[in-house]
Amino acid sequence: MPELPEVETIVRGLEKKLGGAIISTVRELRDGMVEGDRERFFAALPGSQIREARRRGKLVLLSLVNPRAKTQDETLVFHLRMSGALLVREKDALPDAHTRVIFGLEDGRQLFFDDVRTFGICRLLNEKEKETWPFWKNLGPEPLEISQKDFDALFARAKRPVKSLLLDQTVIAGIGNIYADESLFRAAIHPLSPGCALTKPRLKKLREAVKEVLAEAIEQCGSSIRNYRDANGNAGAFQTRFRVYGRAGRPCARCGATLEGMRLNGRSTVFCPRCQPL
DNA sequence: ACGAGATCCTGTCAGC
DNA sequence: TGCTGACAGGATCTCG
Repeated sequence: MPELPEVETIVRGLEKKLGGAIISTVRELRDGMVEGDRERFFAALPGSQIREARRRGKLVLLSLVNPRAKTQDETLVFHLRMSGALLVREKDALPDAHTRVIFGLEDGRQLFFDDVRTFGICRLLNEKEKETWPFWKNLGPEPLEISQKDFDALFARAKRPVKSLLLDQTVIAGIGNIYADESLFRAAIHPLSPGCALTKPRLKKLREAVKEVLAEAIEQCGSSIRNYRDANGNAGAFQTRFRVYGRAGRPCARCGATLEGMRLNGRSTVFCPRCQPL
């Protein structure tokens, strides 16, 4: 499930491989993957050149220019959700059962948008839609860039559990279930602690833990559980560093107490009852 | 208004 | 062996 570090890894791969490439064809193999103005999507993409690959939260952004059309510049956006993958394939590569959208490139290569569970979406985004697409408009700040002061303000008046806040993309962008649990463990904060109950020193610890976990995971090219792969089809390595995620019932690496599992907002949540007291 | 729960989807795995 | 149900969970929708 691509979260910020996985998306960052994918984007770095795409930037290397796709910078300057021109899209010639688009084929949606399964309905519902293309969101927003579908008509514009299929009309505007052929002939568009990919200028750069970027990331915002968990979104993959490919900035496009179309020298032939007189339309404004667009951004091709992907949200990979649970099981999406973006794979650069050679000319004669064939789609498999989970390939949902195929972007043919002028040089013959293909960009496959694969997604087993089909929760992922892609869409075009122009300046106007940046004001009207709620997910984009309401997306919170980047955790690797936010100042401590702004970070503190996200939690100061919020009564909700700190983990709910970390997972809320309108509060802070890019953190998912894995890195929320791992960050809270490193900061020694109970997932149910209300945001407003966190003191300044604990918020400082939390921001540092979030940044540290994300940076380490990016260094390891993300975590591969189930089917995550980057643009080259490679797996990440951070899953070997998990201290709590997926480890309920096993001993805490720090203190030896049995890690506890619970459900929060329908998500599996693992924490150490001794290291992360409420 | 806020928050909890259901929903979308498919593959995997445990248990009978 | 083969079936069934639980589970994985990001974002959105519905309901209390």
